[in-house]
Amino acid sequence: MNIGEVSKRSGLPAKTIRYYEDIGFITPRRSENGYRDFDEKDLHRLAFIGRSRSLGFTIENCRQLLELYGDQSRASADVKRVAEENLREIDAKIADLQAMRGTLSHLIGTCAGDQRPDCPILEDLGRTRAT
Amino acid sequence: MNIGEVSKRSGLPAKTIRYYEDIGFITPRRSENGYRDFDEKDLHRLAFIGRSRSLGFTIENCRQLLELYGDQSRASADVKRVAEENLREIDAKIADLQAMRGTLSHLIGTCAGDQRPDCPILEDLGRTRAT
DNA sequence: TTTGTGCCTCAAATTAATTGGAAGATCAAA
DNA sequence: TTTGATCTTCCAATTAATTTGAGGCACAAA
Repeated sequence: MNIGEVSKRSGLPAKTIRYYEDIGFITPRRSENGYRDFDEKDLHRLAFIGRSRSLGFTIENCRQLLELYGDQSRASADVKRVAEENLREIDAKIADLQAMRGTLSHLIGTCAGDQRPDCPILEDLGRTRAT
Repeated sequence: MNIGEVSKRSGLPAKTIRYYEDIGFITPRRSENGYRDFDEKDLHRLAFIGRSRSLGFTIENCRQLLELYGDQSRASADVKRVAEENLREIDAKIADLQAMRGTLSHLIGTCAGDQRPDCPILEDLGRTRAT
């Protein structure tokens, strides 16, 4: 699979895909002509990275997550701990998004028309997190 | 409320808070001595921005969301449309996170101990999105 | 009244993550 | 066989979002 198709299917620019190869996220085979030759697994990894990035995970977060998910990931006593940390992080993100979602759908429901009555901020949306 | 306390309660560095004032997210009053004097509403906005940023929303996304949530938001025919767009975006993020969550908790459940058996990638995790 | 901590401004520097562009090879179709 | 799209590398530039640092005022406690 050439870079153009991978780009289309993953939603990532070709430039970005080459960059992700540079930093070691994928290592696609090369065809006789020197073109990169991606397989489905490469595509999956790229799609995963693309999504993770858009969810606010950094490149380094992605690296860790891929290591965690990957079958390469060496047996290690702290894999579970790392996984649990990431799980907590993900749960916090989901909770935040659900709060935003609630407010927004309330907004849409209440102010259904083209007139805009007062739709106050739901207080808990900007509430500071319990520490 | 001084910037130090707001920083502590919002989790944002004071520098960042000043920057957010620069770009118009908040307009705290000033005390006699020239110090910024934040109120609870400022704090809420800052906390909201902090969370949104960590969820992968850009500064411009935040601006739009705040406008949407804010009671300042002028009556407008397309408020609903914008809100719905944002809602879809949020739902997509939630779905992605839940997929990640599922895989990760499966990983934790299956590979419970300190030994690491083979925990294959759940195929649907890196699946490319329906287009 | 000193001493340390917190606040101020302003301009410049940094960081992470791409993205752009030049120069050139390859491919696919007319 | 030329023409246009797609690929290659390499190095530099850009973009978004902070963060740093210098120089200085304010405040609270010893």
